[in-house]
Amino acid sequence: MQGLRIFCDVADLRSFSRAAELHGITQSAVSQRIHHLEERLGTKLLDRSKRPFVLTPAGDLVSREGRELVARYDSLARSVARLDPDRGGSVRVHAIYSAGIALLNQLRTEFQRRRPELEVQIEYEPPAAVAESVRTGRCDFGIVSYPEQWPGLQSRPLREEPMCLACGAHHELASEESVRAADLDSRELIHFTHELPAARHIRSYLVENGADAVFAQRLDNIDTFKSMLQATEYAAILPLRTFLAEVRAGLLAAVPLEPSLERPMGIVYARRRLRAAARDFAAFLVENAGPLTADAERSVQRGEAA
Amino acid sequence: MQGLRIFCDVADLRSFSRAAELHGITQSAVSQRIHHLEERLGTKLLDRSKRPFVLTPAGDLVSREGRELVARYDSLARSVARLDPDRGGSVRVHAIYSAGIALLNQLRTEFQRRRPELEVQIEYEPPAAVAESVRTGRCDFGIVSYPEQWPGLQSRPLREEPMCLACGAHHELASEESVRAADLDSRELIHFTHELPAARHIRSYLVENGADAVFAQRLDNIDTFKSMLQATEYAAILPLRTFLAEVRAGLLAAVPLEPSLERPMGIVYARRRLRAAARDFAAFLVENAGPLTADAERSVQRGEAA
DNA sequence: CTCTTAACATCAGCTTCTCTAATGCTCAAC
DNA sequence: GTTGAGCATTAGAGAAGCTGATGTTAAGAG
Repeated sequence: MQGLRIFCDVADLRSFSRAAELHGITQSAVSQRIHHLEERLGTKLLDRSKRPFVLTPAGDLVSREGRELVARYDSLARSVARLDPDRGGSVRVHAIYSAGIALLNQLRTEFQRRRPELEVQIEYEPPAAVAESVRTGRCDFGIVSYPEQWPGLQSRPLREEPMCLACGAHHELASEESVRAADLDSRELIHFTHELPAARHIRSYLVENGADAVFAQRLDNIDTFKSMLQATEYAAILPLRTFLAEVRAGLLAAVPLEPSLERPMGIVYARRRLRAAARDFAAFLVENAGPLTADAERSVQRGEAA
Repeated sequence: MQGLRIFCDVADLRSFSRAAELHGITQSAVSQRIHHLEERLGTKLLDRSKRPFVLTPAGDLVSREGRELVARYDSLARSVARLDPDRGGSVRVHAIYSAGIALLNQLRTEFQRRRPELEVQIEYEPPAAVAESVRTGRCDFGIVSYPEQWPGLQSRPLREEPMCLACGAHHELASEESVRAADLDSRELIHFTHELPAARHIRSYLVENGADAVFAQRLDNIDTFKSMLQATEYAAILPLRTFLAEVRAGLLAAVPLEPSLERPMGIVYARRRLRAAARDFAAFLVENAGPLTADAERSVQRGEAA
């Protein structure tokens, strides 16, 4: 079945390597699987004497029928998962708002490509609510920043999310190569509300680097941050990924901080054992979330991102 | 996919062990596969707290939908095999007539259970024609008796087919416990036509054991043998399995020979390499045809057969 | 209630399959 | 002819699956 799935993707993408990447395996593995499928069916499915390869009649048939088979299998599996949502075929994750843009949107899609039979539900909440949901079992695990701070919960690091100064495109710092923390002294910033962990950490960062910034506003929603930054001369310290789209669209500017500041993202879960699907999704996240170091992130900013 | 197939059979048969037997694997393997499927789907498919187990709602869904999925997969595979019958997804076997009843009918069914995606075609011919078909490549391999006798062909033994004296139910030997070869001296027998290998071997057996039997008729078709045995007082030496049904129906009698006589059955194939499907079917036959020794065969005769 | 039995679960060891990493091969474009 | 992108091939490591032996349990007999 997995062989069929991979073959269909190869046929769609007209490429072994791209299908391999899609499934998170090597080109070699894909080549071998196709070969194996051909062996089992007793017929060549691809004509490799052309570049790029073309489907043989058999390959065409298998690709068309196979796609439907795979779809039905996945739909069956998801039906089963929905039949009994408390068991293990579905994953419920609660995450802080900013994890959606920064992490989960793409990773979820990628994971569903590989395990389409699983039902993945993601819900966004403020950090404290995420922790509470994890504690009470309303979800399998949570995704938060500064994961180690929640007493009574286990945690695993996911990656370091780089923080940048965010400001309107015409802000006076907008075109700087970078900005030193000390330069933010007495500058008006928008800040996170007190109850958000990020507030405390950014605050410490500024204080340690000798800046006594003025917090003109306290907000708890990143989208509100972004609107306000566009409309005012305030700046803010935000995870780069959460406003990368606005930077590309020319609405906001991102200025690297000196010294650099990262926000650790992580998974938090209760002591009880994770169910199979949840364990797999968590493992996938840990595997594929990073390791975006500051260096790698710079290339993201320049638009070389995946 | 194979996991789904096995689960459906388990659900059908309401038994792990019987499903295991059907697939030629152990009960342990089936148990593990079901467990694995449940793990992947995240839900128990069977409620084992009842004996015999009952399907959970999820199990019921999977069993119904799964059966259809598996059927469609197999049908796809066979379509592919038919698209390109010269490649490797189908097997063509030519066999002597008597192999059908004695061997192939049940083994073919059993093999198709395990490899439903393969197209298996069996054709019956006289021995010389089988050898010729193998030589010219009209089939993948042949099934004959006395396999080593065909020059230019490779052979592998399948099993020893026990021969018995066959006679009408009211024949004067019909109720004997056994009959010594010497007792057949000057008795009227129906015999195989000269060109059939069996003719020569039975002839040698009789001569070596001091019997100079009279061959009242020479026939080349076992069904004609059987009709004639029912209608006359002739006897014949035939493979037990070929007339076991008539014995059970009380139409014919089977009398063990003393000393016992076996007819070796085997596979013959040309020197060229077998295609994948053909290789698999041949291996399956070799694996599952025997080893019916004379002892085991006696229990067949008593009706303890599988 | 205890014993027995049939049937599934579990475990350890082994085999087979599948993946990766490194390298080779080949079509097609220049 | 040369080059390069993309698939094939190989060996070796790791995972998955199978077997055979043994453990466990529901159902029924006594």
